[in-house]
Amino acid sequence: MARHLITSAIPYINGIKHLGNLVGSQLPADLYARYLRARGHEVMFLCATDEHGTPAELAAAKAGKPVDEFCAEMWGVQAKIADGFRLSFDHFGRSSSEQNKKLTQHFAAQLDKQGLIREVSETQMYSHADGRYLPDRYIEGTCPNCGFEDARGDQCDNCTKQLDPVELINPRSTISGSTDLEMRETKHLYLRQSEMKDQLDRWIDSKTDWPILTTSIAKKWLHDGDGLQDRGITRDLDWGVPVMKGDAPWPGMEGKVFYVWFDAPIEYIACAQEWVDAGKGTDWERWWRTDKGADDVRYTQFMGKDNVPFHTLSFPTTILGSGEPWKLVDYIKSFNYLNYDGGQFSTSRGRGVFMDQALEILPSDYWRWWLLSHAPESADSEFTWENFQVSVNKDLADVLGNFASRVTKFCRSKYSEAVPAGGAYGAREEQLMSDLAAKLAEYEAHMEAIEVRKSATALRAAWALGNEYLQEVAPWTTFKTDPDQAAAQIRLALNLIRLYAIISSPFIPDASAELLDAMKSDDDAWPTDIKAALAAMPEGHEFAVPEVTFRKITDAERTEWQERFAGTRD
RNA sequence: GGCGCGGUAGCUCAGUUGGUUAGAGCGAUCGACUCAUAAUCGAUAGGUCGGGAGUUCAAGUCUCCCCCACGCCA
Repeated sequence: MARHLITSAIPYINGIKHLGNLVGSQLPADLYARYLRARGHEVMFLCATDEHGTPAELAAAKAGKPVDEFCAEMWGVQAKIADGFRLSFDHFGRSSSEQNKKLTQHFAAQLDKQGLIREVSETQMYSHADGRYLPDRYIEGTCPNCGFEDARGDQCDNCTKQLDPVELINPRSTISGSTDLEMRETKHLYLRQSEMKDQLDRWIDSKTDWPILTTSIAKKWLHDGDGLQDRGITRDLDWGVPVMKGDAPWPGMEGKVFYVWFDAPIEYIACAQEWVDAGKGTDWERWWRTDKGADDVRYTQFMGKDNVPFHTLSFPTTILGSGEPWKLVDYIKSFNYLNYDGGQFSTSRGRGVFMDQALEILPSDYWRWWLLSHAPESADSEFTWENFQVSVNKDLADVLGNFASRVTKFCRSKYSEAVPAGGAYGAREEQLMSDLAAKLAEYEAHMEAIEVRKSATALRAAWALGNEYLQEVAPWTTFKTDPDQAAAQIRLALNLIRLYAIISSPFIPDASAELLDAMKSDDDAWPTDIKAALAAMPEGHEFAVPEVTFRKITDAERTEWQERFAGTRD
């Protein structure tokens, strides 16, 4: 048994995420965590909300609430939705936690000690009305190049020339519209990632088994143009981790906070501390400190492609550069984007299905199955209602759900609601078991390699084996001449339901639990020995006929949802 | 403009280090079955593997050019 640390990219606090966000990190991470637990491994699965930065401040202001209150509220909302999707985090933390604040300040001090922090003096625009500095996109004005009046601080959308905010003519705040602005000299800390370039390069080179998407993005940032650039890790904001050198003040940095991208990944570690402080565990260091027991931990991160640079370069710089024995990631599984019906999901325009809405219209298993079996692994993939309806109806209702239905109902009508006695297994049953063992081995191999789509394909094929067997031995026909033989066939089929429930649980945990419950079995051990697993429910074992495990999505529903989610969020 | 992931049957996708007649699921057509959520099982038909050139005894699979879509960047 191995020990696995798994983290999902932490969703930003600002609003409810859409299905594309879900399938890009949290959902596949949950699949992997559930699978590993089912196989008996020790798993620590962590996620949190990413709460700092300007967007949170603005959203709070819009909601008319103090930012900390707003974040606490939104954390509750996200936690509830995550629970609705059965995301099995061992802890769902917050990047604004006290633990993360301390740890972020600690890392900054360590990096400074290692000579990896430098101070840079810059000129920025300060807004008196807003009482704050205005980062690039929070300032607009007339383009000095083409005269376009709505040029943004970082770039003119009209002539595409890149700009410095201080160059804008008649600059104004996009927050308040105020023109009472002033250029101010301000100091910031930069993380000297460029110093780590060669080390990071060798590290990435050694990861030959990582997804191409992961390594190609990392390589691009390492080698593009002048190579890896140093990155500013402080901001002139109120909402964030105050810039401190450990417990000590950082001269010249008063009133500043760390940039959200510096403290967010550190929350992966702080989250484990929160897990302990919440009374869920006793020792977080054995997961994160290689000098304190984390040597045998395998650490896997899940994320969408937009997060790859931070996880392959910035965060490793923090970890490696600290000079301390922190656990470094072993495998990064990255995902492309999920598109919605011919375009992108759009949070601002309310285009596509958001997590809360998805749960309103269908149980989480429907979404989990479709999203995972269509995960954007090799390229961007697309959600369409037609595809969703057809896939879910066919795979879940017809192939799996109906199998449980036809077997249990046949048994109830011809025998009783208990595993029937009589007959014996022959060559066809041996064949089924060996086919199943082979398919299961294939499924396990894909799961261990985190090949999500291929895992789903193998699982579905395992379900189909049951229908193929039934169709061939036709117990409804056998029953007329040899009830004992039919009993043996049904006995095997009933046991298949239990087995399917167990191996399907990483994908569809609720339905799996329902089926296992209907089979009145509390033995959910992974079937390492097919023959033994298919004998777990002996003759006479009682069961219940399950309710319709998966109902079908109707054409009317499909049409209705298609219209409902096409444009503006209600 | 630069860069990146892709462009394989109607749809969603597999195709290992180049090697016999290019695969799967869905959909379509036909057939079988009737236990079951009009479910299941089988069979068949569908592709000059984006286009062109090249390397090779042999290319979807390598090289070059071009086209298309999506994304990232300054």
